[in-house]
Amino acid sequence: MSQVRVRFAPSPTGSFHLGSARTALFNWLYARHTGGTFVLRVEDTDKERNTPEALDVLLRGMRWLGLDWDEGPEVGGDYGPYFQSERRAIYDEYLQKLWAADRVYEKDGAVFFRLEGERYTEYDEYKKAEIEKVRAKPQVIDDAVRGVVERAEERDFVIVRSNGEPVFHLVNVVDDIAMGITHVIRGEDHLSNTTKHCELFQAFGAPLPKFAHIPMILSSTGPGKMSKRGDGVHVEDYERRHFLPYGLVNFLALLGWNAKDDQELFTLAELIERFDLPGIQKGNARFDEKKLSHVNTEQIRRLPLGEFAALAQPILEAAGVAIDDVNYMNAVLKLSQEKVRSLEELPGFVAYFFDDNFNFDEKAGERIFKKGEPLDRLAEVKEILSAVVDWSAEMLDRTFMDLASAKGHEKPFAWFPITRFAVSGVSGGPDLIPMLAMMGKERVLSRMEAFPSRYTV
RNA sequence: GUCCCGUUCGUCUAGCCCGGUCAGGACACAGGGUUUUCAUCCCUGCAACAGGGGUUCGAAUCCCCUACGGGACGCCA
Repeated sequence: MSQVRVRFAPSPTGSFHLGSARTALFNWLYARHTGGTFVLRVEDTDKERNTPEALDVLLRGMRWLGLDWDEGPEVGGDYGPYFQSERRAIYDEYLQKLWAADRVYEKDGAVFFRLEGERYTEYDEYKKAEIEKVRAKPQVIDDAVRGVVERAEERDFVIVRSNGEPVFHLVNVVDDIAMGITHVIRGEDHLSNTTKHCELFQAFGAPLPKFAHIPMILSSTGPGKMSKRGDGVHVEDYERRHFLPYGLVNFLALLGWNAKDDQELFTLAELIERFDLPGIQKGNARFDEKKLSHVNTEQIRRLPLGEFAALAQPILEAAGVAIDDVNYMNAVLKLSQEKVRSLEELPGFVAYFFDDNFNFDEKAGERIFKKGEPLDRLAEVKEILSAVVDWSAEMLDRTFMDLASAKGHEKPFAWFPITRFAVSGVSGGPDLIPMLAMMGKERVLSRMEAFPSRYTV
């Protein structure tokens, strides 16, 4: 079997929509799965909308997601150029073939593709006009997702505008032929266009690629496709919110595809290994950010500590967390990785580790001071902790146990809330004993020392 | 309006091709447990075959109709 060649052919608009990203991902995964080639072709024929900035958003988004292309902008390839705006000569050349075969004609300055079949006129309810139609032979599309789809195109269509610019249908097909594309994986919104494309492939005497029309992603709120505006629908939004690129990738893969068993979390290698066209869903999917967050959290937990730290450090620094000891930071991150739900909330989750002037959570304080004599308890803890020489988790654990039994308690839990609050200002976080061990004796004791003056009920 | 595609828990989905399972999993939600913890983790629960006709001993699975959803019908891509 010949090598698979797939392409992602976006039109840069200034943002990278999640729906486009998923189309890119499915193409990329299929290429990687089959050992084929992933082509990035920029459909920038609409001069109004396409700017260098828009292209940059797109390329940056692709790289951020890890969707590297084998041919395309900045990497080149044997089938270039990869910008449609630079392929004009090729379109003209193909257009000549259609003229020679008498499959096109000019009308109102535009070039129309001529369908073959009996012609008739009919009043069209949609166009609100009497128009010419053609009884063309239905095109039979053997779609990898939908099976056999039959549809006839019933009107000649424009392939070159009166201003001389070739239209999407033409350039798309010409490029797919010229670039040797074997599989066209794209959104279902193109299924109806496919009959036009088949007509063109045939007029050029080119074999049809294998089509795979993937379901749409619907808005989680309103009706219709996922909105083109607003936050939460663009790749850039998730990059800004410090989502893990692979968390988004894993989630996107699940939107319209599944592995046919119960596995949902994959390593990249597993995803590439298991992805295939038959696993693609027919029905449209609705975007659910809660599930995205869940997948993102799970992927964060699976990160090797080194990678987690490499991602976390710049985020912490950008949030104003002063890191002067990398070993200490790594220790903090090690304790936090399994507890935190996103990189976005990480700075808030760990800030107190790095700043002795941390804030106190009002509600947590109120709860703690509602019962007992927390200040007395804190004094007791401070006293026994200052005597600890071997500042290890094991020793601290034993020290707290000793305190508890000396006071007639079975467990030292009664001393925990105020201890945590005094050294962190909050009521939750990593497990207390390992956390104290990691913070070090000096920091813990000085924070407990400062507590009564820093916090007043 | 015409044509095309689709329809299983609130959401993502398995099962459908090759009829027979308490219709399975995940997210969310609810309750319980663990925990110093409005974190994590564990357990339990909730909850679906769009409707109607067939075919069949038996249908989520096959056929037909209806409804609903999505898409296309641009000299946008």
